[in-house]
Amino acid sequence: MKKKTKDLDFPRPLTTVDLAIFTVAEDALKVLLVERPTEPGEPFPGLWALPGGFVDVDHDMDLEDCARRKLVEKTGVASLYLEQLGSWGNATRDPRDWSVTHAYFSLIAREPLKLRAGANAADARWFPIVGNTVRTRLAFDHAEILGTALQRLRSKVEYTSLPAFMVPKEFTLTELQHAYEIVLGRPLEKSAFRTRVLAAKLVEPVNKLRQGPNRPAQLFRLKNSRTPVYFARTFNPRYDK
Amino acid sequence: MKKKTKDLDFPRPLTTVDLAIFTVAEDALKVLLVERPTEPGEPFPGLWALPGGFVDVDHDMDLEDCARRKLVEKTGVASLYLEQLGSWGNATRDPRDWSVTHAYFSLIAREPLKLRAGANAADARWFPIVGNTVRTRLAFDHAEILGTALQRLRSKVEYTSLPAFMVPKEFTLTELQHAYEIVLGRPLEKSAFRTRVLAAKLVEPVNKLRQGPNRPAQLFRLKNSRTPVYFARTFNPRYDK
DNA sequence: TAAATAGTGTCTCTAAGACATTATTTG
DNA sequence: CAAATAATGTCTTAGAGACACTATTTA
Repeated sequence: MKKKTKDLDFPRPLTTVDLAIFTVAEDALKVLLVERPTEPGEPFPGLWALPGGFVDVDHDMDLEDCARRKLVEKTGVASLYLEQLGSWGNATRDPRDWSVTHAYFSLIAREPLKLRAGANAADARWFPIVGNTVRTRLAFDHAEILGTALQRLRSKVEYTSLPAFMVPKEFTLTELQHAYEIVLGRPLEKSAFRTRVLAAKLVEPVNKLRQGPNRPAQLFRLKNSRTPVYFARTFNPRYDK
Repeated sequence: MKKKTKDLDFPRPLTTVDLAIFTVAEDALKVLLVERPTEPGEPFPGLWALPGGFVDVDHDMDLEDCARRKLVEKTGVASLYLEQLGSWGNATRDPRDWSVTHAYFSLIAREPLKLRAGANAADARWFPIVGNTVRTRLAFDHAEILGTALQRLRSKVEYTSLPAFMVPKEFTLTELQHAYEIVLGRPLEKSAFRTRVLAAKLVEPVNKLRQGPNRPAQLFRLKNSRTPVYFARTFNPRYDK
C-alpha cells in the first residue's frame, strides 16, 4: 500500500469487475452465469449471477487485466473479443456497502470449453437468452447489466463483424450468417450478406471444404482476428417512412 | 456507513468521476478543462485536467448522479447529452493510490454559459482540440481519456445526430452541418446532408428566419431533444476498394 | 434422379455523391 | 444591379432487397 495523505481518509466504494460472456450454440445466444455461494454473509446466496469478483489491488495491474484474469478462470479460453461495457455504482446494488462494478463484454466461440466454477462460485452454466434476459432471477443488478450488454451486442451486430468472434476458427459463410441471425433475431438476405462480408475483406478462404449431405461449402477464417470490422451501413435498414 | 462483514476488510481503490465536456464554438471543437490546485499533497499541481472529483459515498446516489452534479457545478448548465465513456483503473494513474475513474462524455451548446471553477480547481477554460488532443499537458491519464472521448465522438458523429446537442436551441441547417464538419474535420455534401436530416425527422422548423446579408435561412429546433437519432448509414462512406 | 444446401445473377429501389440551378435577401 | 448564402433539382452510382436460377454434393 502506498502512503495516504490525510484528506484521502474517507469511505471508498467496493470495487468489482463483472463479465457478460456470450456465445452462440445450439441455435441460441447464450450467456455464462455462475451460482452465488451459500456461505453466511454472502449476498444473494444460490442465485445466478454474471461471473466476476473484487478487484485485487495488490495483484491486478489494471481493470482490464482483472477482467481477463476472471475470463480465463471461468472459461479456460482467452477470448478474442473483450470490451468494456460500462460501470454501475450506487448505494444499494450490494447490500454490504456502496459499490461499483465494472462490466465487461466478451464474445467467445464455443469450441472445446471446459467451464470452471472457480473460487467464488458453486457452479457455472450457459443460459439461453430469451428476449432481453434469461429465465432465472439474477443476483445484484445483473439483470440490468445483462440487458445493457444485449442491447449493445444487438446494436453493434447491425454494423460490425462481432458475430465472427462467436463462431469456430473455420466456418462457412452460411454459418456466419446464421450467427448474425441468431443474435439479431431476424433473417438476413443471403446474397447481400455474402457480398458485404466478402467486400469488407473480413474473411479469407482456407483450402478446405465443409462436407455434408449436399454440395460442400467453402471454409473461411477471419483475416484479422483481433479487431472487428465496421460496415458503413446497417443490415436491413427499415425503410419506414 | 453500513455494517461490514470481516471479509470486506481489504484495500479498496480510490473512486472518482471525470467529465469530457465538448462544445463547438468559433469554428472549433473545444473541451472544458480545469486547473489543478497547487496545495501541498495535491497531485499534478498547476496542470490542466478534465473536471471531476471523488465520488461522495454519503451524498451521491449513483455514479451518473455524481457526474451530473459535477457538470452543473462546472458549467451551470444541465447538459442534454451525457453518456458514460468508460472507466480507467490501475495502480499508477494517481500517485496517491490504486485508483479508478469513471469518465463521462457530455455535449453542450455554448450559449450563455458562465464557467465556474468550483471547489477543487483554480480556473476553468475551453481548450480547442488540435488533432487528437489539446495543446497543453494534462494531469493523470487525462490525455488518454480525452483521446478516447474524441474517438467516440467522431465515430458516433458519422451515424448519429450528436452535433445537434452542441448547437443553440434554434439553428439553421447550415449551422448544424457546420457543427458536423467541425467535429469530423471534413466537408459534407449539402444536399445529401439536408435530405438525410429532414428524412430522419430529427428537426422541425420554427416560425422564424435567421436574417443576414443574404437570403434568410429557416430556423429549426430538435424534435426530440433528449435522445439522439441513429442513421442507417455513415456519412461519406469511403468507397476504397 | 431427388433432395439439399452452396453459390451466383438479375432487376429494383434507396439514398448518397457530384454539381448545377434557382430563390431571396441586403447594400 | 451584384454579392452572398439558402434551398432545390438532376444525373450518376454503390450497395441492399427480393427472388430466381445454377452448381455440386450424397443417398
